Amino acid sequence: MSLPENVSLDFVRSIVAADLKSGKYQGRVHTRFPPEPNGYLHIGHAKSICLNFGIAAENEGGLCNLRFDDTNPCKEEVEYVESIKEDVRWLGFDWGDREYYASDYFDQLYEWALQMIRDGKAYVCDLTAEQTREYRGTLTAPGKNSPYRDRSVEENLDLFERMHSGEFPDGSRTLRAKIDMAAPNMNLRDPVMYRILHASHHRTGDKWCIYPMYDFTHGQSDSIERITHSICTLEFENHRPLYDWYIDALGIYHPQQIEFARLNLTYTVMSKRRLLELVTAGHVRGWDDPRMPTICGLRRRGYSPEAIRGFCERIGVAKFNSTIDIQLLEHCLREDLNKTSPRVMGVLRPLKLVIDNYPEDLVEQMDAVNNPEDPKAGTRKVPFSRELYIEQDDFLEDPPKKYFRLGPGREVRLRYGYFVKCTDFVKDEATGQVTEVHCTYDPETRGGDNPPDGRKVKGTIHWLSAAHAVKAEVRLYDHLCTKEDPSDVPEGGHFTDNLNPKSLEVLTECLVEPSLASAAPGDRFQFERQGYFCVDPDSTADRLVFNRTVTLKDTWAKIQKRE
RNA sequence: UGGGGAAUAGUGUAACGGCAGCACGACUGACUCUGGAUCAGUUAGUCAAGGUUCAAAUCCUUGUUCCCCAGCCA
Repeated sequence: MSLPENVSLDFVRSIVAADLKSGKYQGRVHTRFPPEPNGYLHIGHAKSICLNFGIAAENEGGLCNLRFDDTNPCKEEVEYVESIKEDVRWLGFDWGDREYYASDYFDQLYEWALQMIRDGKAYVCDLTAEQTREYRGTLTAPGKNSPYRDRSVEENLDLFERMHSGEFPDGSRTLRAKIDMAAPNMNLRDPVMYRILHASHHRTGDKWCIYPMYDFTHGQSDSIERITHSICTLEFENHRPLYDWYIDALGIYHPQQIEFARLNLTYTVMSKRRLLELVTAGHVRGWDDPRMPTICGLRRRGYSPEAIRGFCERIGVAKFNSTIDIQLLEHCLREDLNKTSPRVMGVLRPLKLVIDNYPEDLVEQMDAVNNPEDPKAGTRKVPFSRELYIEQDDFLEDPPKKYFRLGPGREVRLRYGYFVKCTDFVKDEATGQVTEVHCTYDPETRGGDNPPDGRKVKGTIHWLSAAHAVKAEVRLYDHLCTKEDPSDVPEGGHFTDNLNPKSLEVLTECLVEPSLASAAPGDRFQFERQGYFCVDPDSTADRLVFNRTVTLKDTWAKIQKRE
């Protein structure tokens, strides 16, 4: 894969291209995607994955590692490691045999800590967490030196070794870098390098009771892996001087860190903290709830990897802290699904339609096109008979002028069926609900063709043969939140106040074509005129469950909204 | 009030001293056996004020607004 010459590159790719040209890394391009295994991946991570793996793939010989930044045993679990691997793979990326863990480097990191102590660049500090905070100063006031800052190398070596051997309780001591307590960059005010944590690690077990901080791990991990471009999000910009300091202090290979803005989307939340809260508080049914912006949620919802990748390409990469309109994501989704999804008919809210002049026991097999965007997809047969179901929305007792569907005396085309003209309808006087529509058909319009008399109809509606349709449950989803920015709450409010109570609607009396009886979880379809649907893993042998991935663009709904 | 970043149509994103372009959205219209898709068109922008220059989104000065940093989280 390579990039065309004259297209404009985002600022990260421009830097990579410039480095390639200047020979800064001898023509190497080596990136990495470095998740912490403490949660599920979401679409924001997809942006980073596409960037890192994308840049590697676009450059001859380019590589991208998958590295788990697992320096905090209290929060990390194998379950997350597995889900992350599955999601990255599903998105279409391959890290070959380069699956690394920061925990693989714990021995090396320990050696480096020792080296820094010997060089007088690190010391063991006995301050409590609270004292450490007090000594750090504030954004505007410098901090004070720790009283333990000037311990001898021997004492530091001894204490650190004893921290390592488990002699001290959690939180009693830390190893700190000796930098500058008056530094305007808070990260440089003698940052903690190691803390005592008597906790089992998901990979190293009980081997360690001291764990390196992320800041003392990340830059060196990149260095060990000979990463050329260490791409991360904006909040780590302030940490770059510290990574540089460690790498210079250690005199090791120096990757180049480049920061870009993380992804924000309207009508949803993206932080791990909030997503976790949605799951634990039961606002959604799990990490893979189709309303979640997690990769597994989007997958279950029916998103394709292609759609997500296309989206990530379009949003670009920059340093401006932006929020992307979720409609762009939906556009990319429809763009892909339109090309790839087989068409099928499904009736969400059934209304019986009886064709009074159609033979009682006749069943015709009508030809239907599987995908007008893809001639190779072929055709299928759909059974047609006297009693059908149509969509409740497709009949109006007293239709307005611009309504093209069925109403008393009106004629429409039944897709791939016949022209039918409404002659009568039955209404439940108690509820006011129309329960049955009667019509006659024109035998000269078989297959839905225009009749020889040149008569035309404005509307075409979908239908299902009552005797042949298969029952299904359909779950309709809407935006997770009611506000573009869910954190926009009055004083004392919480983002959950903006959760959309109608984000899920379950319809249990839906009907689909008999051809769908054998559909398997994950299969995607377009229900004509309605949207894209995907078979949910909750489906069983006798009960199909569909998720509505996204609706089709709906001009009529727009007209109605305007009134 | 310290330090680090960032500001271009409604939303994103290009233009790297030389015609402010593209995408999404919105709005028209054409076409259509999906009110889908497709096609054509319209809409709308350089944070502000000065300065340099034949020429400034771009360079300089001053200001404004927004984001990040005071975890023994990442």
